[in-house]
Amino acid sequence: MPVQNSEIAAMFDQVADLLEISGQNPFRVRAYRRAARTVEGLPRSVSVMLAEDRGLSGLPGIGRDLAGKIAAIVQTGHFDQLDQLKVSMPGDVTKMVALPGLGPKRVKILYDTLKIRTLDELRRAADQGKLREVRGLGPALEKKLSQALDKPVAERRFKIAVAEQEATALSAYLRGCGRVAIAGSYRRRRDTVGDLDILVTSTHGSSVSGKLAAYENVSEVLAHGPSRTTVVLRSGLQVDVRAVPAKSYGAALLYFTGSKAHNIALRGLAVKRKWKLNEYGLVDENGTRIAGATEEGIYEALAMQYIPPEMREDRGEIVLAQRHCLPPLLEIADIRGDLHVHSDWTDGTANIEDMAAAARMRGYQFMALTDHSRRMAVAHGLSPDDVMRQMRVVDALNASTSGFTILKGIEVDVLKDGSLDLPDTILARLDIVVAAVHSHFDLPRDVQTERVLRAMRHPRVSILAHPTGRLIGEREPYELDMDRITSAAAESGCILEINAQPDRLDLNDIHAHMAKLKGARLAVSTDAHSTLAFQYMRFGVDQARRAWLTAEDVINTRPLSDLRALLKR
DNA sequence: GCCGTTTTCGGCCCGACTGTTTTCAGTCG
Repeated sequence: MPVQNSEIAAMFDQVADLLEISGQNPFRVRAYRRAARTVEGLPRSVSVMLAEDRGLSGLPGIGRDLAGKIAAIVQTGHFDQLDQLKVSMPGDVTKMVALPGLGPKRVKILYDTLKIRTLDELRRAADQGKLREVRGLGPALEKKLSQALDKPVAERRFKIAVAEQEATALSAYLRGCGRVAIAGSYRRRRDTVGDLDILVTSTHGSSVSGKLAAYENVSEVLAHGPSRTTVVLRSGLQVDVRAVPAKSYGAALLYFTGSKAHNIALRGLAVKRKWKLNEYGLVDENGTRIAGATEEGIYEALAMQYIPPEMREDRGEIVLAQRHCLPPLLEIADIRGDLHVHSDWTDGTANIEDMAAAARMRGYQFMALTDHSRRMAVAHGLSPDDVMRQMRVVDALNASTSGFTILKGIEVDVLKDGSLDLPDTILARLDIVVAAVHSHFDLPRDVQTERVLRAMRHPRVSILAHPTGRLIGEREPYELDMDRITSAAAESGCILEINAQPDRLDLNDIHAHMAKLKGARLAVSTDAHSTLAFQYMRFGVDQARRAWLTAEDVINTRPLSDLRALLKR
């Protein structure tokens, strides 16, 4: 099986950790980390890029040496340098650096002085009170490590919709202190967030810190300074709040929004002009202030377009902004209808009329009714007869309304062999066929890929729903060769869905970007099972924006007449 | 290890907080 980008990134991260612990040049360490982020965020699989003989060394942070190493990994499946480092430094050292309060320097000290190389040995040393005796460490760190070892919380990320609830409540609570903005990966609209980064404009930061510490949902205060406070909420979500003066608002928002890689690249641009960019502003070599009150002012001073937060990942957006050719990203107002909607005919909670009314309330012109097919027995899937009956009901509803159309559709199950759960004669009578995998998630990669490709090539299939089947934090995506899937979408005209349910967000940003680059078209759909669920559309639009999609790339921005032409193949 | 209308060598983002110090290193974001 070809090596995945994420595996290469993980190898590079491990090498970076090990080099750092062994005291290597920190810039060399950073080069590995940067390359890891680049590979991870690539819209195409490295194996395929190499097979197509496309050089890797043009990619940001990947020069001749690392390009060669990546090629070797793809060819052999393993990374010699990493293997050697592991031999010279056995044990769990890379797990140890992940513990709070432990970094490469302290791990090295522990390794050298106490011969600690595993988490078990670390625990024993902590229990015996040996850590506090090490020079540079102390009882506070020993206690902190003991606690961290007691609850080895796997790094927990929160779905964007969950984080949004906390963020909304907390920003309302802090509003009295000054202007409040939620920054970080939340503002970049990542599908999950690790913590909340909140910015408050205030002349006296200590009152903001005090107010945050007094918030009823705070379970623990991790750090408490005059300008920056870190707490953990009862939900486990960590929150950083930073108080800044109004004249630094833009610089702080930029800094706190990230991503880190984007910030580093921007600071590099400032340094080239002998300027300095930090969270307080952009200043020239004499210390004269150039910009800082707004993000727009900073980008302008650096001679580039304003970059929307969703694009700030250092994946090529900076060069585009310098050339003033950023794509006009999709906006929620561009959406004219929803192409994946359920009713109480299967597992939805509302009847067809109410779903249609809710869609209309949002200003939509159309909605595709796509209940499940019979194979989904748990959802009371529709038989061919049921589909015929439902079509007559929809025809009657459409006849009695104007200015809004319910498209007759189905979410048809893709069976194990890639065939569909309803006869072609039925599918042919529908306006739209959405195909989806709901079973046999554990097929081998090539078998699963062939299965899905077969469904996509079926001439009646308009859209492939939630293409990878992931449930964030609950179920991994099934094994699928996304290079082939996205290529097939472009070739066949089968449209790929960005499912906007916050626990799916499937396709994800990287795969959606991959699809765009190949010329495939996408649909952003809510998969609504209730009238309220139409609200999820914005989460799907967020991911579409992270994938650099424009209204042109997304079919449900089209007027109904244009759309119909795209649904028939 | 990468990278270049400053450079193919010599730079490489920047500041806050903590716990340990007795002026600062390490960690973190």
